[in-house]
This record gives sequence, C-alpha cells and structure tokens, in this order.
Amino acid sequence: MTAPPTRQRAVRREAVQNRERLLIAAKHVFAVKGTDAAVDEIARVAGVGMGTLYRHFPTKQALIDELVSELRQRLLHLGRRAALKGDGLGLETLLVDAGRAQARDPGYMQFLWSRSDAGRASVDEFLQLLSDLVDQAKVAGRVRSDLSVTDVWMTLWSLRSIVEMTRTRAPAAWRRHIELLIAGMRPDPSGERALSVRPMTPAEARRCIDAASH
Amino acid sequence: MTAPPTRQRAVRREAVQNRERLLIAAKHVFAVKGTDAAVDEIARVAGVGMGTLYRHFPTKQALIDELVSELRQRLLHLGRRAALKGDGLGLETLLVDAGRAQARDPGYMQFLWSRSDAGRASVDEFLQLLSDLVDQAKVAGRVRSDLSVTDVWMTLWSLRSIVEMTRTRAPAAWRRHIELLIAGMRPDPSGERALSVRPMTPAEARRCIDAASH
Amino acid sequence: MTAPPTRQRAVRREAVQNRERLLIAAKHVFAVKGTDAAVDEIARVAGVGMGTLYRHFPTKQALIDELVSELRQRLLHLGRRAALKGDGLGLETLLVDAGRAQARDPGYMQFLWSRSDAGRASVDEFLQLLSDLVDQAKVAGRVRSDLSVTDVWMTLWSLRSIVEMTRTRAPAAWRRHIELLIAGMRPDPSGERALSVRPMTPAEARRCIDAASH
Amino acid sequence: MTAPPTRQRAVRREAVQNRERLLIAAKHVFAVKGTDAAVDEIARVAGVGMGTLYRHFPTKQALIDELVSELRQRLLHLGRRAALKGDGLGLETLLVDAGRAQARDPGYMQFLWSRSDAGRASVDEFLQLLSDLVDQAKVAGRVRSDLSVTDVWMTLWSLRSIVEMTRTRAPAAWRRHIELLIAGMRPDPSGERALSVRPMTPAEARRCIDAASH
DNA sequence: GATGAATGAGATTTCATTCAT
DNA sequence: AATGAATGAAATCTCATTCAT
Repeated sequence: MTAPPTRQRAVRREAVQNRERLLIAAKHVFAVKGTDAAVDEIARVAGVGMGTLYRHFPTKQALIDELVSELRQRLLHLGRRAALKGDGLGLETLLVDAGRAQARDPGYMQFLWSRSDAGRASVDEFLQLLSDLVDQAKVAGRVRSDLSVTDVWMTLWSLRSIVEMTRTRAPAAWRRHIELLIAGMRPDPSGERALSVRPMTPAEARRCIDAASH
Repeated sequence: MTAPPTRQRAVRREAVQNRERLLIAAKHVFAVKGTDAAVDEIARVAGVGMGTLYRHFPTKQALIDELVSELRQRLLHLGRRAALKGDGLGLETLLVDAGRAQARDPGYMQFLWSRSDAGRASVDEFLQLLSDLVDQAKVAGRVRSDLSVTDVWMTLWSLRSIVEMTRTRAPAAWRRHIELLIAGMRPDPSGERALSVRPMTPAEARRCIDAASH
Repeated sequence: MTAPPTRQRAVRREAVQNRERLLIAAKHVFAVKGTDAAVDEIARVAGVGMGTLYRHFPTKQALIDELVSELRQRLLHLGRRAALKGDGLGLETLLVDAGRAQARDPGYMQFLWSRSDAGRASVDEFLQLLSDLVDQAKVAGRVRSDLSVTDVWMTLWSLRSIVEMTRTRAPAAWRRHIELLIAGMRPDPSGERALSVRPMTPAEARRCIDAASH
Repeated sequence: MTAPPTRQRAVRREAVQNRERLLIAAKHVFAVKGTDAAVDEIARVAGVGMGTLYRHFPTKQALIDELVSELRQRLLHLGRRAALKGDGLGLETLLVDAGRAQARDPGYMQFLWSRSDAGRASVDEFLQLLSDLVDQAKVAGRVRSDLSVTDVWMTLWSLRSIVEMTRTRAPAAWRRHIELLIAGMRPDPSGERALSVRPMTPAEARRCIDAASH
C-alpha cells in the first residue's frame, strides 16, 4: 500500500517544481520588463504551457500577488527578527535588510503594500514592528526623538524607484541612499535642525496604501 | 493677400491651442491613471479627435516625451536659478523645488531622465548644475564633505515612488522625506559617522539613466 | 459652412453601415452556429476588423442583446398591432407573426426574454398584450375559456426548439405546429375535455424568465 | 488461479461504478449548466480523475452521446410499450411519458435526435412506433385524421425549449403544454377547422435530424 | 488641419484532451 | 485502471496607430 502515495507524491512534486519554476521565471521577467510583461513569456521562460501557469495561478494578478506575498513575509520576518534583538540597532538593520530584499527582486514593488485581504494584516503588523523598532532606537539614542514610524515607511517606499533606476548599472547604490537617510535620522545634538514638516499619521499612511491599491 | 495670412494665423493659433490642450489633458490623465492610460481618453479630455493628437505627437511616447521635456526644462531652470545665487543654500532650495515640480505632475516620472537625444544634453547640464550646487553648499558648510552629486540625484529619483504613494492621501509627505534627506546631508561634527558606501560615479549614474530608457 | 457637416455625416454614415453590417453578419453566423460562434467570424463576415466590432458593441453579449432587443421590439410591435384590431383574431395572427419573426433569425432565441433592465418592461408589456388578446379571443368565442396567457407564452417558447430543428430542411414546419396549437386552444363544444393541469401564473412565468437569464 | 480473477472482477466492478458515477454526475452538471459545462466539473462531481473520465468516454461528445443514447432507449422502450397495448391511448401516454423523461434530465436535449451511427436505427424505429401509435389513435377516434407522425415528432422537439425555460420555477408546466397539444390533435367534429399547412414528410423530418447533428 | 471610425496584433484566460506517474 | 497536472489552440477583448472624409 505504498505505491499509490508514492505516485501521487511524484506527480505532486513535479507540480510543485513547476509552481516554483513559474515564480522564479516571473521574478526574472518582471525584473527585466516589469509587470507589463506578457504572461506567455513567463510560461515560456518557465518551460511550461499557458495552461500550467493558469492551473497554478488563476490570473496574472494572482501570480503577482504570490510574489508580493512572499516578499512581504520576508520583510515581516526580517522585521520580527530585528525587533526581537531589542538592542536599538534593529531599525538600521531592517532598513538595510529591506533594501536588499527589494533590490533582489525588482519589478513588482508597486504592489508590495497593496492592501488585499491578506495584505491588510501584514500592513498592520509591519507598522507595529516599525513602531517598536523606532522606539527601541530612540531609547538607545540612535535616532532623533521626532522620528516617526511613517518616516521609516516612506523610506522603504522610496527604495522602489531607487532600485528600479540603479539595479542594472549600480546595484549597490541603494545602500548609499539608505546610509544617507539613516544619517538624517540620527539625533541632532545641537537641536537647531528640528524637522519642520509634520510626519504622516499612521492612518494617513494606511490610506495611502489603500489608495495605491487601485 | 491679407485674408489667407489671417486665416493661416488663425489656424496656427488654434493648432497651438490644441497642442496645449493635449498636454494639459495628458498631465491630468497620467496623474490619475499613469502612462498606461489609453490615448483615446487624453484626446477626449482635450476635446479633440485622435487625428489631431497624432498630428501633434506622432506616437504616444512623443507626447510623454514632451511632458517630460517640459518638466526637465523646469528643473534645469530651477537648477540654474539656484546655482546663480551662489549662497550655498541653492542645493536645499532646488531639492524642495524639484520635489514640488515632480509632485505637481505625477504619473510619468519614470521617463523623466530617459536619455533621448534631447535628454542627453539636459542630463549633462543638470549633473553639472548639481555639482556646482553641492560644491557651493560644501563651501558654505551646509553639507558634509563626502556628499556626492550622485547622492543628490538619487534623492531626486527617490521622490518618484514617494510621490506616487502619497499624492492623493498625504500630498505634503514628500517634503518631510526631503527634510530627512537634507538632515542626512548635513556635516557630521563628530566625524564619527562617515558614509561607508562609496557613491555612484557620475558615469554610473549616466549609465543607469541609459539603461532605464529601455 | 456646409462642408464639415457633410464630412461628419459621411463618416457617420459609414459607421452606421458597419453597425448594420455587423448585426446582419451576426444574425447569419448565429443562425448557422448559434451564439457559440466566434466573434472574429462575425467580424470577418461583416468585412470589418475586430476593433470595429468592439467599437460598436463593447462585448459579445452587447451584440446579442442588440439583436434580441430588435426582435423583442418587433414582437411588441406585432402584439400592439394585433391588440388594436380588437376583432378577436389578433391572438392567432400574433402567434403566426411571432413564429415568422423567430424563424427568420434563429440562433439567439435563448436570450429573447432574458430579463435585463431593458427587457423587464418589455416582458411586462408583452404579458399585458397577450392578456388582452386572449380576452378578445375569448369574447369572440375563438378560444376556450380556460386558456391562460401563460399557455400562449409557452407556445412562443416552444417555437425555439421547433425552429432550430426545422429551419434548414423544413422551414415552414413551425406553421403546422402553431396550427395544431391553435386548434388545441379552440373552445371545446362538448366540454368534456377540459384541461386538467393548471396553467402557470404570470408570476411564475416571470420567474422562469428571470431564472433562465442566468 | 483464483486471486487474479477476483481482483480483476473487483477492478471491473469498480470501473463499472466509475462509469455510472460519471454518467450521473454529467446529468446533474448538464442539468444545471447545460453541455457547455466543463468536463473538469463532471469529473470532480463524480469523484474521479480526468483520466478516468477519458478512459470511459474518449471525448466529451461520447459522454453526451451515452446519456442521449440512454434517453433514446428509454423513449423507445416507452414507445414499444405504448404501441403494444394497442388501445388507441398509447399516443397520449407516450407524449406524457416522453415529456416526463425529457424533463427529468434536461440540458442535453439538443443532441437527443442527432443521427449518429447508433442513432440512425433508433430514429427509424421510433418513427415507425409513432406511426403505429398515430394509426391506432385514429382508429380509436381519438385524433384527427389529418394528424401526421411528424406532427407528433415536432411536439416532442418542442418540449426541449419548454423544459429549459420552466424546469426550475414551474416544473410541471410542460404537462399543460402537452395537454394543449393533445387537445389540438383531437378529431374536429365540425370538420371546418382542418389544418391548412401540410405536415413534414418523414423524409424531411429525417433530414432535419441529420442537419441538426452538425 | 481636424475628425473619429477602422485596424489588427497582442493580451489574458478557458478548456477539451493527453500522458507521465 | 486511475490520477490529475500539463498542454496549447482558440476565445474574448484592448489599444496604439492609420486614414478616408
């Protein structure tokens, strides 16, 4: 009675492989052409037929959503890890980690924070993590007291266009940009250079995400 | 021989008006739907037929290029003005001005620095202007000595995704982001926090622009 | 100042022609292959491109709806004309007329009474017309007293499959079927052969239409 | 040498079960969605894989043909039984029985009389049976002398659209329609209301069936 | 110069059928 | 004999661009 399960598993393994291949192919194609790329190119790169693509992902958007979801989970994972350390350095670590994560798979970032049903909870958790990290960094004296969690989030948003511009010819450039931003977040000893524009409220940030989700 | 010229002049005036209307319509439509918007909609909003649109702009891209070119000229103008003052404040003024300029007409920023034949000279002049402004600011002690002209340029690139995310729900948020970046550009009195990642070279920046132009 | 209107009218006339051609082509293609026929065949038969088809009818269903609407209007017209005469013969005239109308353009009858927003009012008016015609016929002694308006409606429904089966090889057969039905509607002098099954209520008939509209 | 046969028999029994399950599932699915329903759904409802479906029925049409064949056999059986009684009531009994049979499994009626190789003989036998029944009814004085066998056959065709329209909301309505038709078939004592349209010839009816078989 | 209908290649998506396991 | 993932041709629909009037 072992044969049937084995058979099933064998079939399923190939299917899982195809799913993986499709996701990898989509990443590559999107990285080069953005999400405007035609789906049959993705199928061709993955080495499968159109029907296989649509068996695994019922619409093009579902395929994008899966990639986005993976990236979001990775960011959440990085955020959780950074928050756990609690040494005040987590914020800076996360910014660099998030930059690296976004730089690795460019092309579909515009959907990263789209607030789908699944995304809503992620957004809320991520906002909370960022909030904790900012607080920790303030306690550790590593960032200015008027730094807002939404400033950090905007920083993450800003990486998208940086990465899109620099990924092929200056793939490490985003690190420099983040360094500059971290420098801007540092406490200002003289106190004479307080930020004069109020930060977004978290509610506004959520609304921005909702609005950008079409 | 007076009537025909009059008529011609009238025709020409109307044609110029149509061209203006098309550009304005395109700005509005792109702001709402991005450059994926259909050209029919632009013609409809402009109140002209498709043929008129294609008389003035031989392809959709040509229409976008014209908008982009106007924005580039405005940025160059702002840059020149800032550089002329020579008081070391020009860099900061330009960053805010450029932010405002990009925020006013979002939707087609991804083509802003695409290096068309016309764009090539603009890019070079703009790089030179930024270089001057950075030098002036350094002399005035307003920015750190290791600030590179490409850091400033990346800052301008980063505004695109900021503006796209925030324009409807937090339309002033980009100012806050720029403030943070300017803070990061300030001289570091203690000197202990030098930037550890090397900046892009101007040549690399140019190559990024070329690569992003498809 | 006459040229521009003429030009516009000329363009519009061709567009109207194309619309007509598309409707005619659709009728022919649907008559042969039913509504499963591919739209590009319709476009090809009409001698226009796909885009033209979709300029006139935004979806395939819209094209079908237009055909259906025309047929419905024709039936309403026939019904009104029959009801106006008021001589008790209108019911029989209408049945034959409706048969002819359905037989002329077979292939999309299954959508004839689908209760779209537009169809709802037509259904109600048609039910009313049939009701009047049945009453007139009863007064004239031409139909049995237990004949219901829904019996007549079912008769119209039944024509669909008759027509689909016979249209190519026995195109007049539906007339025979209607004659038989009309004979069944005649008063039964002996009175011994009353119909034993109750008729549908008009409300049930409406619900049938709604249910068949998907 | 007992085990292998046992296993084979078991396998065969299971195979027969699967075949039955598929036919039942197909009936249900077709009843709801018509023959446009996807085969995947039939397999899923039957609880078997696609391969099993295609082992039993080499094409979707073969599956439909099998259902159609079963229904045809049932109709033939009903016809033979009605003809055997020879009491002149068989025609009316058959019409009601046939109505019930069609109403029970709607959705694939349009293929009922398609003249496949297998269908050809059935059609001929059924025409003969109907002919006998009509003759018996005439002898018994229950139907008019000018009633043709093809009139009866058209009546059976007409049930298809009646059933499709009424099956969910007025499932007994077809009986009323048949009653009306039977009333129309009754002898006309006054003789003044002879049918004026000639009936189809049996040969024409056969040709209709052939033409409708695509 | 202006018009807007026409074009048709190309995009996404579906589904009957095949076949490796 | 059974499974269900894979296939790819075909369907509907879009839109940048052309061109007759």
